[in-house]
Amino acid sequence: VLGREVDDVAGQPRWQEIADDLNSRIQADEFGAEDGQEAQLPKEADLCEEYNASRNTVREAVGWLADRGIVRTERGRGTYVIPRPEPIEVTLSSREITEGGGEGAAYVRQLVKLGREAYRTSPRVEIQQASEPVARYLQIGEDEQVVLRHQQGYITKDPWFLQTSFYPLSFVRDGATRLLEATDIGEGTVKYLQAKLGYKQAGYHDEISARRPDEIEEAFFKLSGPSATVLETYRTSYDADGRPFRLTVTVWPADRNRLHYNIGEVPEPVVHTPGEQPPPQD
Amino acid sequence: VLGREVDDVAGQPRWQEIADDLNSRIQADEFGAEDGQEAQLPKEADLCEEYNASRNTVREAVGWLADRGIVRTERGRGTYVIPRPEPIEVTLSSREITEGGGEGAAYVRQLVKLGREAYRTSPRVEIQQASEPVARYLQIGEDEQVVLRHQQGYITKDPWFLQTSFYPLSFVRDGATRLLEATDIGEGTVKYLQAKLGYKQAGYHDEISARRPDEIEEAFFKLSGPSATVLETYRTSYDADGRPFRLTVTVWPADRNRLHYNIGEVPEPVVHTPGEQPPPQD
DNA sequence: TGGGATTTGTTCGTATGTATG
DNA sequence: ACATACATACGAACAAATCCC
Repeated sequence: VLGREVDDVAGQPRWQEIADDLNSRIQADEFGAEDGQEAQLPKEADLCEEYNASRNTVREAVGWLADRGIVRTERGRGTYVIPRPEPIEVTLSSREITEGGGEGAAYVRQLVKLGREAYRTSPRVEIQQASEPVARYLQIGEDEQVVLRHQQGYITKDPWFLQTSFYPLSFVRDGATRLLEATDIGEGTVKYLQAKLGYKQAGYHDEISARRPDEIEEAFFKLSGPSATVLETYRTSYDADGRPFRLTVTVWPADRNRLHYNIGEVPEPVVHTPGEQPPPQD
Repeated sequence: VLGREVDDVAGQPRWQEIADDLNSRIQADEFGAEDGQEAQLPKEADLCEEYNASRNTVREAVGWLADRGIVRTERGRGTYVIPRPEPIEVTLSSREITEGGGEGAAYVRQLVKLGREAYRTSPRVEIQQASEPVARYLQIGEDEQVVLRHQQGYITKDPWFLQTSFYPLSFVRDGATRLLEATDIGEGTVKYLQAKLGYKQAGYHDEISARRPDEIEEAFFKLSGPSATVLETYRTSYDADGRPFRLTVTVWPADRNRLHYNIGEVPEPVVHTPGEQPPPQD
């Protein structure tokens, strides 16, 4: 026996052939989960025999798959196929500018329909010196201080997003003392600020980028490997005078979130159930 | 000599120590580019001596950096530090819904200011059977055909984005024959369709996700390694009756693009120079 | 044009460490 | 305590791309 037959593409390294073959076998569900078990690859020693390659070569192949987030190896246990998460559809544009601005109820509703419960932790509140970017977004001096409200989002026990909102500390001095309370502001922070200080949200600016997660995000979202990616959104909210009054930074694991914006007039079904396009009209 | 002194964190593998040390040396610009040269790491053999480790161990460390897009190895030449590209700020929301809708002039203007020239290739035009997702977005049957216009975007020779727009072939039969021409439709396709068929863009829906690039995208954007990521935007344009009349799919390399949306009233400087916040007002 | 030196890529063998069950 | 299975580490040989003379 000279090893499992794999396409011997000219110039293709042996480990790449093995990786490609394993990948196609994974996609074909060949290591299928049996009775609720997670799909598991054969152990390295068996793969060595199967492909007639050394352990180092097999490990390079498996490592290539692990780097891409296709499998996960666990010392002493084995190698498992990572299931692809169902994407969560998140609408970041709200129908009404004056609503929550992506903070709250809008997209949660659609999830409840799908039988998944979304919730966020009570905020952890801090007061900090404004960092350079925060000061820039809020158009305050770097010597000024900000209130920072940090929350974690979950969907049925699964970590969903990390979010931090920044407000000038002057808001508290001006009477918006509930910004310092470590409880979710039920009616929405925007409405609270409007009632308390007269700030009315006239518009907002969103910035979206993708990057590798830091260690905290890796741990919270249970991401690993070089292919792990998060989406990061910066939302700056402006009042009618064009002054920024809030910065909200949200981090979403890229492998299970899709962001949506509706601009202008968009059919109702698209707004309410993004990702599920309505059937062809007749 | 027992190797370059590195923090001997308990339980930390040797290759990880080396990788971390190399990474901090890279960030400190220790392998600095001399007279226009790209920053280059010492060769493997030298690193073996420096860290008093075997070649395989050094290679694991360098491989870890390469997987994260920090360095790039070239056989027969050496290992080079990959320069971090300056991010390009792309505004996807247009002031006027009826403008081009992200296709054209809006965000190009700001780039020209920065001394970088943006341009797009003439479209490659194809006619295809509508694939499942395309048929779903355009709300047509899968038996129907679509016109596909594919373009590549560049900024001063650097590849910037890949874009494909889909239109129902029925538009051509109804008289919009310029959809088939392999030349950029100067006044904007949206305006052309409005003039020719009376389609008026009333709104659009954007979907944003991040994923690994396919082989074509990898080659075009010169991306490599498992950490390579692209942002993909799906824009569905709707007319006043809520009917979709165009789908535009754009792919951007995530390491050099940030996407922007302005909703409601946003101060002029933020709209026109995203990424450069205005200085604190006085 | 050619050939040798340089440098990274591939593959193997081997030994030992460490978490799991 | 023991077997299992992945992780780390070293050494070695040859291949392939590049560079220089």
